[in-house]
Amino acid sequence: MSLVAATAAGATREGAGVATLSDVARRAGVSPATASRVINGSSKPVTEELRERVLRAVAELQYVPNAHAQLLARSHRGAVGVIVHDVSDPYFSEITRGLQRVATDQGRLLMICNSYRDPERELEYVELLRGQQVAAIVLAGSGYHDADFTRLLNGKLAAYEATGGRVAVIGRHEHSGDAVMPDNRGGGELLGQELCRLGHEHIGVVAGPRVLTTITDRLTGLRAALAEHGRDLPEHRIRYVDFDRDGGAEATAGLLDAEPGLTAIAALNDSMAIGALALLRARAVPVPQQVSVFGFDDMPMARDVTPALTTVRLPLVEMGVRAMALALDPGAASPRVESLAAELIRRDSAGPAPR
Amino acid sequence: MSLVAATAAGATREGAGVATLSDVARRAGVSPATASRVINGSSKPVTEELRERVLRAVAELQYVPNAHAQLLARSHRGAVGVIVHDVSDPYFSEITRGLQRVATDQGRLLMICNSYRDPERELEYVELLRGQQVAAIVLAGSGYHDADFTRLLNGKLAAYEATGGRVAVIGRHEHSGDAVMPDNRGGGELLGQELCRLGHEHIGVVAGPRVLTTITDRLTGLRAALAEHGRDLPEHRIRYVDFDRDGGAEATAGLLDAEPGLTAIAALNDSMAIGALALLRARAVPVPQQVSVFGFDDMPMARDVTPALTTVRLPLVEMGVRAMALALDPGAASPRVESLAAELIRRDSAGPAPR
DNA sequence: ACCGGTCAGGTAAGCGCTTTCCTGCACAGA
DNA sequence: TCTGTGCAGGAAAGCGCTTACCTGACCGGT
Repeated sequence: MSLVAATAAGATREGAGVATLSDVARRAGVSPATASRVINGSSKPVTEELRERVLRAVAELQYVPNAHAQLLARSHRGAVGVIVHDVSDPYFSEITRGLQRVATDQGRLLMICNSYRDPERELEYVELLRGQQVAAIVLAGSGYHDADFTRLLNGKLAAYEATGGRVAVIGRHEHSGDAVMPDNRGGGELLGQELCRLGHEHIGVVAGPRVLTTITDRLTGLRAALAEHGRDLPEHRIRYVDFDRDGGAEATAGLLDAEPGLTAIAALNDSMAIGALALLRARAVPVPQQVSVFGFDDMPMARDVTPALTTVRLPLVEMGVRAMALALDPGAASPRVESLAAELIRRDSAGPAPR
Repeated sequence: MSLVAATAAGATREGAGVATLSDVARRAGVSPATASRVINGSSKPVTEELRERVLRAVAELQYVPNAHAQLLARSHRGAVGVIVHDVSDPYFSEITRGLQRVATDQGRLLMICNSYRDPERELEYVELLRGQQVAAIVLAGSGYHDADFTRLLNGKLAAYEATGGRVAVIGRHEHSGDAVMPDNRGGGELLGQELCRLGHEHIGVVAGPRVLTTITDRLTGLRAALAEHGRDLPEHRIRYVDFDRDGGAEATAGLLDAEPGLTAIAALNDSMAIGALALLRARAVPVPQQVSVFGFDDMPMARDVTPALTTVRLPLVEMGVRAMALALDPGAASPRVESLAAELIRRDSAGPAPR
């Protein structure tokens, strides 16, 4: 035991065992208070000589303040937390880019958490961020059709807000606070109108998980537009699959096998549309001559696939910017909701229905 | 003044002003120690009745422990930090996925920082992570040809390691600790060999920023392979541009304008290759009939562009996995270096040189 | 009836920092 | 020479939590 202790002491001797503020103070021959003041550039004046001694000690010891201790002492709340489904998904990369921009401009640190579309994990992250004393939480990404979960989440958010935390959500109508809402329904309508304009009658829809409100919103818009033109959208022409490339390919295969006569595939996000494109290419189905493909979101990749994807653009970066602005601005008491319009982007993957 | 104080007190009254452990303890009629014990499931036994009282108080107050206070008290070092150039770049998304996986398996929280290829910011993040008391720091992404910076960074990392922190780097030979090294040079050779095999003589290279060691390594390999076949690579056929899609398009345009007879464009990453593809398409240059295009990295998108990209694959996810494993395993004292081989992936964007 | 052993629970000492408040000094004015 | 003013620097009180250590009640054994 004493051997161990001795060894440890030996190791700790010079350097190891992180240098603390009082180490610095001792080395500089000043009080911790003074050391703290020069290190943080406090408004309180310190003689040039002492300042230098402290700075030298800091350099020599490679001192870095313990952020946790600082936060505890200051109770400052500098960072802001972000919960997204998955940053490596371009949809969220773009949103995050917008969030980042504003946060960085305001000198805030961003903590990004991936929920991987797991409501449970989302709840956990709210707690975690709360524990980290973040100044605000931004929740990005579709909500869930799950009343229990929604209530639980709202409860947690409310508790956080009650203690002075700020909350902003992106694309979730279930939460009652500040929100920026992309017009998913409107985007769906745009899609439906284009489909009709091009004369498509036999339309397969590649939808994501049914439990996401984003999906049902887009679907609702699409349905409405089709209905206006006297077309309906039978349930068997909708496939609910994973929200990614492979899901898109799988759904397209299924759709085509069931109804070879389809002239259009409307995917409810770009990743799935790209999967659809890949499958059609594999089957040597000419796009858009035989089958048109539509995406949704307009992620950067959409213009680089071949044929370039016709899709509904959502101003992703802008959504991030707005959300962070809301989150960081205590502003009006009333919950603010900013709606952002969708826009149809015509490229090469969609054309008139073959006769 | 007193008015302000009164108002504040009023606001703080019930709830606001985050509930603390002692609030919980008071409400449950126990000591903070007991409250802490039941909340953290300490090994010390607590009567069922008290336990329940505490738990109820926690629920009623929506109590969430202050993570900073906990960390300070425990001096635990749970989280691990990651510094990458940009998570929204697929190259890093993939690596990060690997890092995540291992970290999550070991119950570690990941803090991800984007340096946006700014050495200055990289330095700052090392300090920041150190201040956060992370257990390890993983540095991913090319190093820089900049001796001053390298020395500075090494100094900071050494200081961190001296206090018990662990460091692992991905693809940086400048740091002397544990590392996982993708074989950039070997990948460059693979590329060069394929180029020769296909009979290309007039080759344009779309390179990223010259200051990145990754670029020079790939270039060195490429040059070596070409030299072996008696071909050289004149400097004017290399364009150093931004490491992204637009850079790739721009460089390709320049290259083609200067030498219309080029039969191959070798881009030193996939994003730039995709930019090259886009430009060629815009100019209606058939790929690969007239010009072959090669990428590097094999990011997921590479198979979805048209024509699908011939590229050099790096095991990105695996790199992340290995790096995190090294970072979390104190292991052997000697610095461990794991090398990961590159692999040529033949797709449709490259073909024999036209005669 | 007394003593040692158990054991639930409380007390208090930090963790590393910030910041308020106080001290002691130097100087100016009378 | 004495008091008042200003000001640099230090002492110490927390920030919210964990945990080593202490206390006191209760048990069985002699």
